[in-house]
Amino acid sequence: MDNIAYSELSKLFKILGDPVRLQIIDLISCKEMCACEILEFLDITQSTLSHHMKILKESGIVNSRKDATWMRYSLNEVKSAELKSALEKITSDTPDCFCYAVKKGCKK
Amino acid sequence: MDNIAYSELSKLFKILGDPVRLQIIDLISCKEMCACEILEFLDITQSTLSHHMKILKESGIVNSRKDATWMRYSLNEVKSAELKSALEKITSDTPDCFCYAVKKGCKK
DNA sequence: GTAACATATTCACATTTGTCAATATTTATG
DNA sequence: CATAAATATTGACAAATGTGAATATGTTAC
Repeated sequence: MDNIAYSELSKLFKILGDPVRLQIIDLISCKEMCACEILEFLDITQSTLSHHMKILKESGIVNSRKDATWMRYSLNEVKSAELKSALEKITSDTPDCFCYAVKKGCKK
Repeated sequence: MDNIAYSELSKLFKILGDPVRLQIIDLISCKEMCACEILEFLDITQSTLSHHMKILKESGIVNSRKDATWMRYSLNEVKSAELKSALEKITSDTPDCFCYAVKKGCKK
């Protein structure tokens, strides 16, 4: 496997590597929420939330749409499925290959 | 949900948030490998690899055993399964709850 | 015991990250 | 237009992170 795939995937995991962002994903996986609504569940300032939402949005894991003064956020189900699929591939020894490395006895 | 769970889980994702560690996991998911064997696939120094292996080991995602001069590494299947399960819970709106937050219309 | 090999540790450093205060921008409402 | 509300941006900073060079430790083979 070329390292580009690892690099791309690691960026997504890095984004999940923060407790605040993890909670945000957990929250919006249930229903679309606006920033001020999300903020009520968190112990951070508005600017910090805005910063996290930008990161989540840019990674593609979160959808956003503007609705008057509100920004409505929801989980991107496609990206989320891709992520889970990639994690499955990387942690299992299956012919459904993620790793290109030629290793003796490896079914990948 | 108390924030301890998010914190714990985010630490695991942070560990996957590095392309080198991701490739290491990919490699050892096929078979147990020693450090020098892993090193052949990577473009990093031995001390950097040792540093990454320590992180992976301490997180619990990787098993290690000493065999003479070699350290043999393999994927911890239990921890790996736990991680995938947690990701599934956090990204889906199911009664199999990860999030304690009370949200109207949320099945969690 | 000495040489060779595998791995770990220490040190240093540049880069990235998460946070908040302050301020700006955008939009609806009176 | 003036005010209020929701969100975004800028600037600053401490903390964490990934890396390699140099060195140390542990183990096998001769």
